[in-house]
Amino acid sequence: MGRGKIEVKKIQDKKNRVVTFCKRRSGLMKKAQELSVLCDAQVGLIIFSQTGKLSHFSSSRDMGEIIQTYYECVGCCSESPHKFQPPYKSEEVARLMQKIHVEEKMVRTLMGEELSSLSLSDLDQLECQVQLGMNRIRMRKNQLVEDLQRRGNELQRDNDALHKMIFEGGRYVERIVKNKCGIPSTAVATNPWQQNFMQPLQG
Amino acid sequence: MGRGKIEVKKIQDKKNRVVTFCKRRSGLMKKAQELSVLCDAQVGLIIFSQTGKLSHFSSSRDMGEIIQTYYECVGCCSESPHKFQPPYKSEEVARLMQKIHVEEKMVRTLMGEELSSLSLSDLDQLECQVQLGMNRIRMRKNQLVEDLQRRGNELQRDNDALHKMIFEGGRYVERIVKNKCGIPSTAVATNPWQQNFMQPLQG
DNA sequence: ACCTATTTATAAGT
DNA sequence: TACTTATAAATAGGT
Repeated sequence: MGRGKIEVKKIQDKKNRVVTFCKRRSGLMKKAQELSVLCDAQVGLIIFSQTGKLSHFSSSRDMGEIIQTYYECVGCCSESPHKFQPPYKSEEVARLMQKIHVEEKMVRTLMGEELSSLSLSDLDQLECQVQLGMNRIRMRKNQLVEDLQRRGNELQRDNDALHKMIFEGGRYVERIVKNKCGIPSTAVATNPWQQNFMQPLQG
Repeated sequence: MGRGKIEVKKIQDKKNRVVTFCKRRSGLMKKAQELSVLCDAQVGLIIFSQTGKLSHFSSSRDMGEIIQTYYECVGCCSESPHKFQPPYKSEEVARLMQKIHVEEKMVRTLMGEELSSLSLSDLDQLECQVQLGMNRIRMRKNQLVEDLQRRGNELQRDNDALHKMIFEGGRYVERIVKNKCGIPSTAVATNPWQQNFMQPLQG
């Protein structure tokens, strides 16, 4: 519904995603409220934005009531209606383990350790993906190397300046010692120790 | 949205109310799902019909996760007069989720999506690993391509043999027809149809 | 369940 | 962020 049709998949452009989230969230809330009023239904709606911001709607005075009823319905508490267990705990564990297997397989696939089930076009796609990752890694490396070089140059400049200062400071002391007559009147102005140092580098 | 506009208030006609409930419920579920996908949001939706029938949708595998997060956000005791405790994740679940996070991070690292915490030597090592994976992927691709070529060659040979057999079979029939004297005594021995075919290829 | 005129939601643009 | 508008989507009433 809009100027164009869109596919139902994650919106890549972040700004657009946020705008769409705001619009659709309010649309969803409105429809939830309408459903509860029109049809006298109990509706609970919880929404977390990608940044974790909570929005919620509940038709009854309090969401807890709906959640409580929900848990009563989905099971597990026929024995003790007032003491809820985490629902489907073993199923949840099974699901998590399943997800772990999927992720582990993904890692093995990316490392080229488990390719036997892939078709030629799967492999092409995988190669592209890995190549993309490789490019990113190399870009990051180059960036770090450049940073190191820049830092090295800065340190070198600093060092040179320090050496020069030490040298000139030595000559200044020599002059004082040689004159054996205390600090000459011009010394304060020409004291190289009073030159501004480059500040020490951070990090 | 419909043939006529309706007020947002309880629909009095029961049949109409039920029909509208069904339609709008499915619309609401669809939009909840779309929001979660399009905007990468966590959405939990609980609906009870007037007769108490439950329908629910959650973007994560488990509504409990969303409810838990909800309670973490709103504070469970302030809103729930019945001292409802949200389901606590067991240590095992927490451990599994931790492992999932580790695996997911590994995948992102291999894809070059999360490199900021890596040192130069980490990156070197990662690059080697990815290069190794890439080599394996390319070897596997080459292998598949070679297999395809070999199979193509075999099929071609087979085809040639079959063409030849069909041609010779035709000439054999021609001879029989031309002689108009039944099957010559030598025909049995020279019947090309009795030659051994190459067996059909597997797969 | 299906149909479709109409309302509503909203994508893209400002 | 709010407004506009063309268009897609939802759906009210009917079959």
